[in-house]
Amino acid sequence: MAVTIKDIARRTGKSITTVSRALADYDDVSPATKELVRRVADEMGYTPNRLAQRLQKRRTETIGLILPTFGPRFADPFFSELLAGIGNTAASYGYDLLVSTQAPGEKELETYRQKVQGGQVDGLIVVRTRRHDKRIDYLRKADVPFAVFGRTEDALDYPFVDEDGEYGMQLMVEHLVDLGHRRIACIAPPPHLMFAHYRMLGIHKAMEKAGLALQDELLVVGDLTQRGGYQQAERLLDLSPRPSAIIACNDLMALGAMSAAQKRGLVVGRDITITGFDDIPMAEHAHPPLTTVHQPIYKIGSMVCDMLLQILSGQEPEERQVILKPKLIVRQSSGAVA
Amino acid sequence: MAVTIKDIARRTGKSITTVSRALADYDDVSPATKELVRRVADEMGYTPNRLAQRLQKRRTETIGLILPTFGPRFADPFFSELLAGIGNTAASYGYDLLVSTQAPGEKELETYRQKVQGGQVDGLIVVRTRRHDKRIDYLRKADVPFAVFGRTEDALDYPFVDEDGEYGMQLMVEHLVDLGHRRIACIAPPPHLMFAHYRMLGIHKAMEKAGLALQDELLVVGDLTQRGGYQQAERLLDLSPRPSAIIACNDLMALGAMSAAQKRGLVVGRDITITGFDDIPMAEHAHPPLTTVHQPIYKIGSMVCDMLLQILSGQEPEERQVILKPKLIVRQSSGAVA
DNA sequence: TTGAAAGCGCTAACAA
DNA sequence: TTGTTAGCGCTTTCAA
Repeated sequence: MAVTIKDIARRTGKSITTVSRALADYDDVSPATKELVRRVADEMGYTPNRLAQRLQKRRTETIGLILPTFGPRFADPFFSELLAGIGNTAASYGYDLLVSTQAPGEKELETYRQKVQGGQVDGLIVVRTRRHDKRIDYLRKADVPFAVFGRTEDALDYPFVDEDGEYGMQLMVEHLVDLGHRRIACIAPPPHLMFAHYRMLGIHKAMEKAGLALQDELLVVGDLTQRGGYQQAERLLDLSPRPSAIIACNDLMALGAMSAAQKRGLVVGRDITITGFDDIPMAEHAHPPLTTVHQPIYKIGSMVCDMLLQILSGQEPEERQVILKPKLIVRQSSGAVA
Repeated sequence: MAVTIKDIARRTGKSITTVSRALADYDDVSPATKELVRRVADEMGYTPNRLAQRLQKRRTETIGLILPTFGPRFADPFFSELLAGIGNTAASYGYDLLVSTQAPGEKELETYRQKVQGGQVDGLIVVRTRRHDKRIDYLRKADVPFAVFGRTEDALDYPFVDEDGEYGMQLMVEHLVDLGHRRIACIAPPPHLMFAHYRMLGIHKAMEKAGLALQDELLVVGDLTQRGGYQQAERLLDLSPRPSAIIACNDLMALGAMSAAQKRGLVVGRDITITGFDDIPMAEHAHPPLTTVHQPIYKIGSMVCDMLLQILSGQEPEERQVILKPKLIVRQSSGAVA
């Protein structure tokens, strides 16, 4: 079927070794031979069998990414952009990207183990860290190269890129307080996620600093989807007095919350303030445009991938633990309290 | 490093052949031996080296997906859901998914060739077909198993799943005509995409049937993003008289168009009707909720993957060319003409 | 029921 | 500068 190095050897009358080395551009092959081998290889439409190369070199030149999907409607623009960042970077270094989808839970670690022990990947990228993350425990123990988007509670010494969610939320709360908001509600992410911890910490700290407290009744937890934001916002909007501002901990939930408010005839940005986090493209084009905290998600994907690639090439990454300072993006979904 | 079949052989005192066969559950291995081998394998934490298995079996058990990304802000919820459908299905059959990102153009075919000839994948899934699609020409000529989401103009005999965009748009136009709309505008997709062809065909046919015509000034082309929808909608809204309805050919552009209208103080669904296509989760939670045509994208991903898997297993797929009938989803972004 | 041996396509140490 | 040989980890004839 496929043309192999053997076919080229036969055709050129050289040994397979010579062919292999000619193709790899070794110094100890005569220019004439190189020339010949290359021409014939070209003519025959030769492409090296990567599997064989990899088996021999014991390097897969593949990095693994296991996407934590929940349910079938996994339509998170956040992840597709992250994927683009990772994928493009990997490709630019000649690496392949092996993507698995796997809901968090029992079988999750098994999937990681399989990819690693099965020699399918040289390293892994971990995303959406949990407060205490077994995936990271496993990868450390198994001594597998990996890089992470996000931190964990134990502050272990592994390479990661993260965004300073605490700082981002502080900016956000300060912004709202400046606008005169006092009765501030929050739609939090599932608390086992590490980014939830930082974002909530930022909110609590900043509110305290402003002499406020996040009241229990004003704190609800959403599932990060638009639907979740919608549902939780309804609960908050039922309260009386109503909160004057709702901080949703990601844009998707904020967008859902905006719908809930608008359905009740409220004008977002005037009657109620709603804010997000992430700055997905949709945020800019929402109506009204969403006040949020920018997270350079494509760049983060690219950086994490770069980091892993550096580790795989045996170098120490220039920066091993990066925490990006986010920017507050003020748009029209936040306004002065009525 | 990793435990190999050889280690198990040494430990059990059996030959590597026997170990291999015991693990593969061959009939001609004694129960006692099987038992022993399995226990030891377990104890030693053995995981088969997939690369070696694959090289030997000359099957990669991997399917390739090459995502046509444009620019860095590739945040299309459509693709992440498709990916989930493909990924979950592949995983359920023990197949891996190799994802590459590659902008359409020169290097695109090279990427396909590499994956195929390099023996990295057993088959490929092609998405977002063009009217005349070189990727499909190549895969046919190279005799590589593949399955496609979308059709092409040449109506070649390859396996695909597609949605009847023509029919979907007919439903949409009828709906608008019923609501009294006559001055209907359209934000079309880039015309080289095949789904653009079908959707536009549906629009033209249905309008003709209603005794209308899509006027040149009411037809603009967008880039499928929200920003693109926004920009093109601005052009349409500048016209006078303004169109009473705008059909955006995908939801993302419709969402952008809604923002543009709302920015001008128009109430969508009352002052102007805006519709989409795809029914991404966001459509339901937009404000107002978006009238659109439902496309079961997760299911399509799953079906295409299934189809490819059946081909790879040597079966003829039950259905080789599937065209799904879409449903019109009427929500509040469409209303009677003022 | 088991094992020896060949080979998947490739690379690399070594010898010529 | 080139070729011989071994081997990556596995599966699978074939013979015992």
